Amino acid sequence: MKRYNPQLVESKWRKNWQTADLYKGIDFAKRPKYVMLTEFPYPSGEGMHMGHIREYTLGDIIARQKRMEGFNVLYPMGYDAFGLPTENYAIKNKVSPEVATQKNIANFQEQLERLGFSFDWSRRINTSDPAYYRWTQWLFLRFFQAGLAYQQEIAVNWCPFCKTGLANEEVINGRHERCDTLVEKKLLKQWLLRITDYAQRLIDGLEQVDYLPRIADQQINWIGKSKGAEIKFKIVNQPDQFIEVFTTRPDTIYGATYLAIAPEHNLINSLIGPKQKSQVENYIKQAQAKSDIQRQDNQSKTGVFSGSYAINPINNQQIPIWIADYILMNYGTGAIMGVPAHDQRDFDFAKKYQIAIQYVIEPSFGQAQEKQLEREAIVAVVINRQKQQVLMLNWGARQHSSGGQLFIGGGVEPGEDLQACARREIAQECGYTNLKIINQLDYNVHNHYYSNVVDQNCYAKIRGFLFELTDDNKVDPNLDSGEKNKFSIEWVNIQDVEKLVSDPAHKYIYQALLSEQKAVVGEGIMVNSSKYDRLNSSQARELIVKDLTKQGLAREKINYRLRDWIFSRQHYWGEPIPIIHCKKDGAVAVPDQDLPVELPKLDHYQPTGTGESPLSAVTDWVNTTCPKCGQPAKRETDTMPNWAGSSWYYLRYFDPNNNKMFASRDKLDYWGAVDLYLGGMEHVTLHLLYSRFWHQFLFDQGLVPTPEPYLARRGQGIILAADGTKMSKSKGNIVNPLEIIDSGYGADALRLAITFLAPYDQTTPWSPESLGGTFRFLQRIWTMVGEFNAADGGNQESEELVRVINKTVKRVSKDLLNLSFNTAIAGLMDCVNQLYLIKAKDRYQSVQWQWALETLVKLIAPFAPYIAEELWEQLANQGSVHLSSWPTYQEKYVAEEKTVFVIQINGKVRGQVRLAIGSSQADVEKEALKDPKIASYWQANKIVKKIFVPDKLLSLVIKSE
RNA sequence: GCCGGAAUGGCGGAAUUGGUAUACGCGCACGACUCAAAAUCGUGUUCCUUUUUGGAAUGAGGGUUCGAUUCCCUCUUCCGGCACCA
Repeated sequence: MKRYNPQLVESKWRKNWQTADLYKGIDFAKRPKYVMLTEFPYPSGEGMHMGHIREYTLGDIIARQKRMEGFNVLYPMGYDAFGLPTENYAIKNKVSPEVATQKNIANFQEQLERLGFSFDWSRRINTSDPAYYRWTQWLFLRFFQAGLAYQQEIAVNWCPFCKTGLANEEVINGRHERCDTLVEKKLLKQWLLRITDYAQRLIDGLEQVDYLPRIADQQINWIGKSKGAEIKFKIVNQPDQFIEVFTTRPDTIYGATYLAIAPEHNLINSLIGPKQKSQVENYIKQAQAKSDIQRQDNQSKTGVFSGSYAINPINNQQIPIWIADYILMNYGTGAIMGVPAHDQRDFDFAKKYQIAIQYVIEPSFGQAQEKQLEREAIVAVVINRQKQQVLMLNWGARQHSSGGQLFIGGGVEPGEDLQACARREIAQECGYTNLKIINQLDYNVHNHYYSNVVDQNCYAKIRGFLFELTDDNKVDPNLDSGEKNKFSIEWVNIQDVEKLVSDPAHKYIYQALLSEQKAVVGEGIMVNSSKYDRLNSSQARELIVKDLTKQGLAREKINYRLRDWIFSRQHYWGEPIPIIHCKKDGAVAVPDQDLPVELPKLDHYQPTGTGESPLSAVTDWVNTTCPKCGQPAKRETDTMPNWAGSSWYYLRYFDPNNNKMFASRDKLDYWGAVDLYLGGMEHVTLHLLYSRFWHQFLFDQGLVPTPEPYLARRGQGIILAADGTKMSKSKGNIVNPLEIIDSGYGADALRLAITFLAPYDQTTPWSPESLGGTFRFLQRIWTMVGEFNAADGGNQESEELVRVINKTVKRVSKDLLNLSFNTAIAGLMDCVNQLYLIKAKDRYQSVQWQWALETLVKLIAPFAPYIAEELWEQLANQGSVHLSSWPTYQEKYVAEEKTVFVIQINGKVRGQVRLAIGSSQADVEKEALKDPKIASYWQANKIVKKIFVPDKLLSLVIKSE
């Protein structure tokens, strides 16, 4: 018997699979379809990394198993070849991007083939191929003709390193996600796609598909829907002018003490007062020079008074209009009503510029009762700075809303000053008199509770005070009879206070007093709001919008954080945008029959950095004639972003060589939507969102048959380096998959190791040692099949063998259905371990061995395709194991006859008995009593309760005295 | 700050609707084979105590239950995403 040598096995079958057409002779028409999609790679010079291998291995396992189950599986692969890294590489190495791409693709191709992925290479696509991008351009023109592609001069995110504009999604923490360069703002005329028109659809569509919840959540989050209202504020002395603000909290409108607008706001010039002119113009200049990151430095909000006033429509109050760069022009209306009392940002701004703070909502706790004692009250927190302790009253065990640990509290006497009241209560309850006021709240906290002292339901409007104890001097406490002996005074360490305080209102007051005074941002009770007083803020919110809408001063509005997709790039290596600019006819679509607009061959494709693409220098390409009027005209010189070709690539796989349409309707109808899409989490708000948008639009145009492109989407986790950090070139901890294969482990062991490591969707460190484990596992199977061939075989019957195999078939099938790949492999390992035990006993003399080993080989085929094919041949089978059918199991061989009943005493396992499935409680009890230990519990104690779970356990509750 | 996810042996990780926690693999220890090593095969391996027995343990604390890794509440830490979004 030869040793398992992956090199020999894998090269042999790689050759055979290339020459043999594996799928010839299959009647696909009779099979149900299954589209297994993994993200196609960007063919960088680096070649494949572990993440690619994980993704494509998982897809391959599913594709192969589904094929064996009788599906017509489409498992395609291609190259997403346009993009900046190739262009940068080409410039650096003085080759054309086209040549660089060809070279990189050849490298990738070889690597993919080494790993034994069952891609249908006849459908290979390349997004930079004119035969492909012809259709990317064609699809773009559909957007253009539907009015969803438009040009606008906007301040775009500009990457000074890549010298191109970027989409919002490509900016991470103010940096370009590809090169990590700080992004600047630049005013450019850009093409945009109206993805915002699909914001709601993109949210709603998620309900029809099966995405990993965190993928759907991330998309919803990114789209960022918020409900609110737009409210008009008139401008003083300009009767026809008004500023519209967007707010999600119209209920706080009585607290609006100023209005703020973005420096880019279009009404700004009409607002500047003569005195403020130079100051305001200076500020605007400064603000525009700032990058986004500088503006987001919220340590210091800045602004300037415009010189004008607005009128609050709810109460006709005049409020100042400020210009502030914390207001973003591209969200809402670029203007807000400033409510410092109830918005932390406005609060910070108002503090800095001494703008009035008006509380109109007060926090409220507990439920109002029918008969409740209503009163004004104080809560006093007394702190001992030296000892870091806080004074608390312990009212005994907390029951319902009474008792527990509280601060000092008490009712306000008629006409009494609030702070005086707090001092009086402290003296009365604890005796302390030497106190320094440190902080006090400017609003009430409403509390509904039950009072021990007066023995009834109370509703208190509480004002909070924070005192510092200056010395320990005390007077005698002076308690009334209701309070005497009901509480004890305790000094509590400051770090324990929040844990101990039992009443939510007291806790709120404590936190508000100790933190820097903050805005009240939650819901609460309306105050200082005229007729809306005493209402719930959420109710008032709706009423106020309704009332203002009636007067034509407001309307309900839903805003999305999502911005339109900036679709222009100022680079060479991308799809030319197929538009011709004509002086007379404006932007005109290149006629469909003239597509593709091919990229001209260039000698220099360096980005210009001027905001124009290098194509603009190719005058004989740029100069053309208008398709409408025939007059001289110029071509659009911007190219499409990297994400264009991948927005529809899955559709091209259905019909890759069609030169009449992007895909024929027949093929689209047959394949429909992708059944399972596996990809990286990093593309959830980029590629995944973009392609869903394209697909939804194509569906609306009647060009595709399904409303959503992907029926299910999962994301695989990242493989970290063995030290738990991200693999990166700079750290030098990258694991090269090809080196692993060549070091003697082979592709099969690598595929198994990466799959067995952890659940597929979990980020997990790579462990080189696990490779030894999976290699040994394959070797054990190899040995077993080899020895079996050497043996003569026999005619014993082994039910054990039949059972082990049947159970494994069931387990592996079920795990694969749940994408639980790692446990499926554990099941296969378990199976091999058990076969070794059986083998040791019967020395291959059982008649079922041939069948058992064949079945095992089928089960490992999706995971380790090379060795499976080799062993399939060694077991004297015709054809490919990958065309054999997935094994099935019989329930009668999976079901056990006997099972273990666990005997529990008071919830603890004290014994177990092995009895037939379906045994009665009486049988189990009888058997259990044979165990002297159990019997001793039985006799010596009184049995309170017996719980019997069929086929599982008998649990006894006994009284132990 | 907001939205997700996670926490189990020395390590990666298992555990149906709540029902024997630690499957499978790695590592480690011991043994067999060998002149020896590698490879392979076998045995053991949560911790504490112990002769058996027994006790404790799934990030921390509480709750529901005969019984909780699993359900509920509070908290801690880590990871991912978003973030001046009004």
